[in-house]
Parts: sequence; structure tokens; C-alpha cells
Amino acid sequence: MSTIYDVAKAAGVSPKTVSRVLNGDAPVKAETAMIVRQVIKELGYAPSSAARAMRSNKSGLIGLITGAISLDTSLPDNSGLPDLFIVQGVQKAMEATGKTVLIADSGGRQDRVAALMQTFEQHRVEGIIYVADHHRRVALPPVSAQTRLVLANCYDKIGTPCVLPHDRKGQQMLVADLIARGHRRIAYLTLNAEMDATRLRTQGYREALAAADINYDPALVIVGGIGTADHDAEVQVLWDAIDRVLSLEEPPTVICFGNDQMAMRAYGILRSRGVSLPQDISVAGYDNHRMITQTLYPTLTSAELPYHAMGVRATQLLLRLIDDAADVPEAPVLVSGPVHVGQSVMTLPTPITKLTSIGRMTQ
Amino acid sequence: MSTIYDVAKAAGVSPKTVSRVLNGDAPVKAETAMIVRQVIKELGYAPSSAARAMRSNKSGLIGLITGAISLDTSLPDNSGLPDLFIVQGVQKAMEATGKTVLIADSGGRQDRVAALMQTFEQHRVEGIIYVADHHRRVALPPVSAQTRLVLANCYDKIGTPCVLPHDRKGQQMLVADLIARGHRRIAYLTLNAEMDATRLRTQGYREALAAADINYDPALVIVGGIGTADHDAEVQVLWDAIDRVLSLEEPPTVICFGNDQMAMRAYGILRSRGVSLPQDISVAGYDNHRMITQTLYPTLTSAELPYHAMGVRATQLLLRLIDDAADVPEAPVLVSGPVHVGQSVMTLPTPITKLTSIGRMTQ
DNA sequence: CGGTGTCATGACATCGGTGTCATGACGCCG
DNA sequence: CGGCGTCATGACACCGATGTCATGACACCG
Repeated sequence: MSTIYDVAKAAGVSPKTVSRVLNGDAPVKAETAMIVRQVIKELGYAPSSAARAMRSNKSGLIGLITGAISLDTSLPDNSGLPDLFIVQGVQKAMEATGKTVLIADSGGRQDRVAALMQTFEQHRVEGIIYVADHHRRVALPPVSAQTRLVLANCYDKIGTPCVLPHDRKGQQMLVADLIARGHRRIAYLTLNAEMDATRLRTQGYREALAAADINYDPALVIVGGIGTADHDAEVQVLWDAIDRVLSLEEPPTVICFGNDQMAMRAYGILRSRGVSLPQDISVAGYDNHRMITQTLYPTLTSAELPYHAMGVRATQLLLRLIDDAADVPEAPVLVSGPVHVGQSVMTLPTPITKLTSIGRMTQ
Repeated sequence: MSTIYDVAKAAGVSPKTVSRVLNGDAPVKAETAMIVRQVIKELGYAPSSAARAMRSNKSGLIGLITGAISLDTSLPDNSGLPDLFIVQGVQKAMEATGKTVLIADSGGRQDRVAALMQTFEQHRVEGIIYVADHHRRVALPPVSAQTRLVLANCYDKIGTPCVLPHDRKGQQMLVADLIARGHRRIAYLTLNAEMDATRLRTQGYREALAAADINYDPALVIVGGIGTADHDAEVQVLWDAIDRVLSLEEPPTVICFGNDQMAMRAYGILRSRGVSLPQDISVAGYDNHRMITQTLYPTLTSAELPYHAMGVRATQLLLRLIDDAADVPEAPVLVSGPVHVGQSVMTLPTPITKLTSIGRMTQ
């Protein structure tokens, strides 16, 4: 690769003049500039970012750590994959800034994170975004004083700036939408009990019920055991849970699942039992994993886990921190997403109630 | 961030000695080395890769261009997503080399590729891997003489080294497996006619039939029109195609689909028609998109599109080229993947034939 | 005891840009 | 005409690592 000296020599000027043409930081005679630009094009010259970084002590690099990319593909459950959309959002938001994103992968092994950060420090990244595969708490090794750090889809106990999905609001809006469509017996088959998402979404579920004056019926909520790698076991757990709610004295008219994959399995299970979707029962998922929600037949109603937006927000937050290190938000940034309505939810005929029935009941 | 001079001063030695401790390229007294290492740890010093790159003219960076990361999430058809597994494979294979991967995203816009490559040249990447979202032909802007380029999941007409999925063999093995399970009327609903994959896989389909002395029946092969963004239209096309093959005088016992998403839609469609899977008809997909194949009920049989392996192979190829620029393979590297057998394919009772029936018929 | 080889270390130049300061050529004004 | 400001440009140092060469302290050998 040619250098600025090659260009200078070929153009018959000093390296500094070439530099001025490149950066436009001082006046250069139009004619000279033209010659220089011509030579640059001919030589295919591109300024070395290493040399620039060294001089300016600014690398123009942003580090991103994720476990998503090198997930073990041999595991059937790569539900963590969607967090790649966070990476997507980061790339998108970073695009305009002229900075370059260095992506490293933890491969899911927490112990590798320190080594990756070390690599980032070597490249003198201006900031690091750490992306988790699901909403959870993490504990990261400390970074050097002038490296900014933002957590996406996770948080820690030392108050590192972070961006989180608004799980409570998401589930609340989903359930509120179901209620608006006439459902009042709403079952909820959650994810694992230990997950932050489960706790928050259950809150949201109950809030939506409360707002519509519907009594909370514990029999309708079954806390899931999803998370084992064993496909058959998961199907069995789901099958049992579905069985339990369907055989209630007053069965639900709709079942909400902890994620779209559970809902997808439920399609097969419900149909095996001779239950038609959505005529006999409605179904809703969570995540709005488009590959599932849009491809299932009928299409699946789901609350969007706003991964892309979270990536964008995390980037904006990081850029602000790089600009002004003191500009730390005092609370997690919560990002909410819309509810995507599919054909899997039936709008029920309006029952006669005290309330005036308003709109929306076309189907 | 502290420099090698800070470390040297604090340890009471020359910068060069610190360098020697870091690189181990010359003997250093054990005692001195220990002090230096101690100081390095205390200061949290990490050598600047920019300075190293400048001195050695080797950046330790590899560029990767993909459109996968910033796919437009608003499109329901993000079937291109799996090519992220290629990125995964690249990361995995690169991990051991100590090189760092610079990931850039074309956002699907071909015109941005040149700008991304320019950025890579600035960072003096040692090589570039270009990843396409599906097996196809591409035309990339030229790179500078000492930058190596490898194409993954695509090829060009100027013979740039590339790694491609072995579509022909994949479909051939899938169909051969179906035949081994007693199927002889095998329908095939392909992807778009223009796709390389369609041509190659159709070849593989016919090879497998020929190898088993089964006559090729054109009525069983329907070339798909999948590719429109319109969900309803795609379902309609599929519905019609399924209708056509099922109403044949001698209907198929199994339908192969161009990808797992088509198969996933078919689950819904077939069940709406009252057809049970796999008792009434067997189904197979392509890609082995685990989120679909493992989550569908029953699990879907599918030929693996070996994205991860392609990423690994592309990396190996690139590393070889960096090591020895003359070491260019004369033909595309074809990577094949296994057939993953799910519950969606029924093993048929062995018909009485001239051939001795051999094993495998347990189910 | 002097020559030679090894060991441990340091001085200095260099990589490719860019900030700082200097320089020469003008034009303008009093 | 001399002084001054502006414009266009160049010389030089510097960023942080490391390759090259030099140096001093020993040990060993004849």
C-alpha cells in the first residue's frame, strides 16, 4: 500500500500538503489539490488509520462483545440468536458516525470476555458495548478509565449505563390488546421462573388485567421450565401445561406463551389435539421473531422485543458518553416495542357489558 | 492509556527491555522481567496495536463484509439471516490465530461495498471475506494488490477464490435418504427458478432418483415463485402447488420443499386440509434452520446448508492466501452438510422388490 | 592476562500520518 | 517604498512500538 510520501513525491508536493488536501484543514491552491487528488486516485492510496490513530490518540473504533455470533450451532435452542438484531442496530447507528465497529465474540464463555476486552484496549477502542443474549444481570471485568462501557440487554450491580427491554410494558400491552379483542380468560405460560423477563412480564400481565377489572386467576398462569436442551422434554412440559389450562372448568380463550418458539410448538400440539387455530383458541407469543411469526400459518400475534432499537439506543448512549464522560444516565434506559397482531388471535363477539362497546370489532 | 515508556520509567528499565519482556524475542534477566510484568499489571498497560501495526506493517486485522447484520428487520422474510452462521464460523476459525475481525455491513446496498472496502484498506486489513446471503454470483470492486479476498456463499466471473455450498450433493443425499426409507413418489417444490441453488438441487434430486432407478416424473416437480415479500401470496402459491401434487393420480408419499420456511408453511396448510404429518404424507425442508426444524412439531427433516463450515473453510482459505499469495485454488471450494432426519418423514413398509431389504426399517 | 563469546541492556532510527512553526511570495496601505 | 497581513507551502518533531546496532559486564579458554 502506498503512503502519503509516495503521493507527495508523485504530485511534487510535501506530505503535509497531501495531508491538507485530505483533511481540508488549511487552504490549498485549487490546482495543487486537483493534482494531489488525481495522484491519490491513481495510486489507490488510503491513509493508514494506524498512523492517524497514533498521532491523534483516537482510534475511531468501537468494540462490541456478543455471544450471539459464535453460539454453538449444534444446540437446537439458539433462541439467543435474535440478539444479533442488537448488533444490527449498533451497526446501523454507528454507520453515520464514521467509526468502525470491532466485533468480538465470547463464544458464550464468560471467562473469555476479559481477553476480548484486552484486545479492545490494545486497539484503543473509544467505547465498548456488551450485548447479552437475554435480559439478565452480568458482571464484567473492569475497563480502563478512559474506555466507556454500555451494556445492552443486561445490567450489573455497579450501575454501568445500560439499555434494557421494557418487558413489563410489552406484556401489558399485549394482554391489553387481547382484552380489547374481547378476551377475558387469558392463560399465560411463562418462561423460566429465574428470568428477569418472567418476573417483569408477569407484572405486566397482571397490570393489564387489573386495568380492565379482570380478576387474576392463578390457575391460568403456569411458570415454564423451558431451558433444557431436550426437545422432547420441552414438548412434554408444554403439552402438560396446555392440557392443564384447557381442562379448567372455565378454560381460557387465549394462551400467551413466553416466547414465539413455545407458541410455535403449541401450534403442533394444539392441532394434534384437534383444536383449531384461532377458531377454538387464540395464541400469542413474545419476541416477534419474524421468521416464526410471519411464517407460521396462521401468522402469530407477538409482542416485539425491540432488539434493533436497543442497539440503536445503546449506541447513542455510548456516543454521548464518549463525548462527555460525565453524562451518565442515572437509570437503565428502557426500550419498548409494539405488539404485532397476527391471525392467531380471534376477536370475540362483544359480550353485553356495562361498558359501551367501542369500534374495532369488524372481524 | 499508559505507554511502553511509562512502564519503562516505572520499572527503571528502557522501553526496549519492556518490549523484550512482552515479545520474548531476546533474553531478559528473570528478575527484571518480573518487575516489568508487575508494573504492566499495575498500570493496566496494553501495547498499542496501532503503533505495532505501523512498525510491522501488519495490522492483525481481517475484514468481513456481510449484508446479514443490518438486514431490514421490517421485512418479514429475513431468510437471509442464517448466513450469520458463516460469520460465526469465521469468528470461530479466526479465534485461534490472534487476528481480530473487523465486521462491516453493506446493509444490502451493493453500492456501499466499495466504501466499506476503502475503510478496510485504511485499517490495512490483511484479507477480506465477503459473505453473501445466498448462493449467487456477485461483482465486487477491485481490492489493492496485497489484500487477499475470499468469497463465501458466492462467486464471481473473474475467478476470485470462493467457498460454496454443495447444493447438488445436499439435495441428492436428502432424496437418497428418502428413497432408503421406502419413498418412490417424491415431489419437489423448489425455490425460484433463477437461483443457482434451484438448478443445482434439481440436478441432485434427479441424480438420486436415477441412482435408484426411479423414473423422473415432471409432474412431481414444481418450480416455486417464492421470493415476493407478500406473505399471503406466498401461502397461496404454496397452497396451489401442494394441491396440484396431492391431486395427482399417483400422489407423492413425501414432499421436499426448497427451504424450511416453505415446509413450515406447509405444516399449517396440510393440517388445514386435514392431512396428518407424517402419517398421511412426509415432508422435508432444506437449510436445517434449527429454529424451525427442531421446534416444529413434528421435527422437520432437512438437509443442512453448512454455513458454519463454510465460514471456517473460507477463513482457512484466506489464511492460506495471506501466507502464500500464490496458493490459489483453481476451483470453488464446495462444502457439503449432512441430512438431519426429523419426525416429519415416515419410513414406509418395505415393498416386495427384487432387491434384498437391508436394515434401517425399525420405525 | 588478553582475546573471544555470551548475556543483558540501552541508544537510536523508523513506520505514516499530522500539529507546530517557519518561510517565501504576494497584495495592500499609509 | 517599507511594513504588515494573508496565502500557500514546507521542514521538523512527535505519537508508541520495535529492529538494528552498540555497549558493558562477565565467564571461559588457551
